[in-house]
Amino acid sequence: MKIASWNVNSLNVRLPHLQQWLADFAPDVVGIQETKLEDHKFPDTALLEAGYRSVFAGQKTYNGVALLSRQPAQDVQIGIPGFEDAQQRVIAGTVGGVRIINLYVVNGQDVGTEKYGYKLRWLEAVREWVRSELAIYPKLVVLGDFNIAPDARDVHDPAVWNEQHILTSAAEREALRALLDLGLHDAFRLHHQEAGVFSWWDYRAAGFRRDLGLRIDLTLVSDALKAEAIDAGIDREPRTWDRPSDHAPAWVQLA
DNA sequence: ATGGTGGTCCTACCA
Repeated sequence: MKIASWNVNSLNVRLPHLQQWLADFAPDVVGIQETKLEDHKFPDTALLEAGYRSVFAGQKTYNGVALLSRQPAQDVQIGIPGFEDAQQRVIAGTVGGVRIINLYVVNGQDVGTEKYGYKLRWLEAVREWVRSELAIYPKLVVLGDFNIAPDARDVHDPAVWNEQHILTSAAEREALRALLDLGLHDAFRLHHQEAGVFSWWDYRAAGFRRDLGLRIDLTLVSDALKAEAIDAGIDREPRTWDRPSDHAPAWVQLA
């Protein structure tokens, strides 16, 4: 089973890319972030024609998440239970006996800002929810745009992307570590140790052309799935297409 | 290091 995560940065603009990539890559499940679409505008019919069922939680202009799957998702959950949030950043469902939690983690703007505080509170709420989900669903995948680069190998310039910088700050990395400590594994690092494999390149300053990227799109697998996670990676191909998302899809293959 | 680009919506805000 191939499970993927892709921040499309507007599904309205990127639907042709998504359709092409679904045909090329043929994932079984995809978590989508930044759809930026209200639910009545979600292209579920077009995706069904591509062979995928959709569940989604969107809003106007910002955020918005969806879960696409060849088989219908069961027990769909929108939002973090018990955590009031006006922003649509979470959708979960069960496909083929695997619980999949799709996250669009708060960006956080800059260290110390109000949005940064929201990011850390949000991550804490996610962690406590994932703790309870793991107790119910040992076979769990947490994927999405984490807006956190796990370590120095995951940034093009560790001197710039340091412990004071957004996406790499100490508190953000500690929040990711606390999530992993529940019994999750960064699937990419189970199989690849090299530095310089990125999933996001800033549109600004010709980031992709110069390969000034970060790896912030992750697929985490639970202890019970660790042996089944036979490979993971990032598909840079759609980032080379005309008018691309700033993110490339991250994926994990389960045996 | 700064500023640069892109999406939404049309004026800034977010990333």
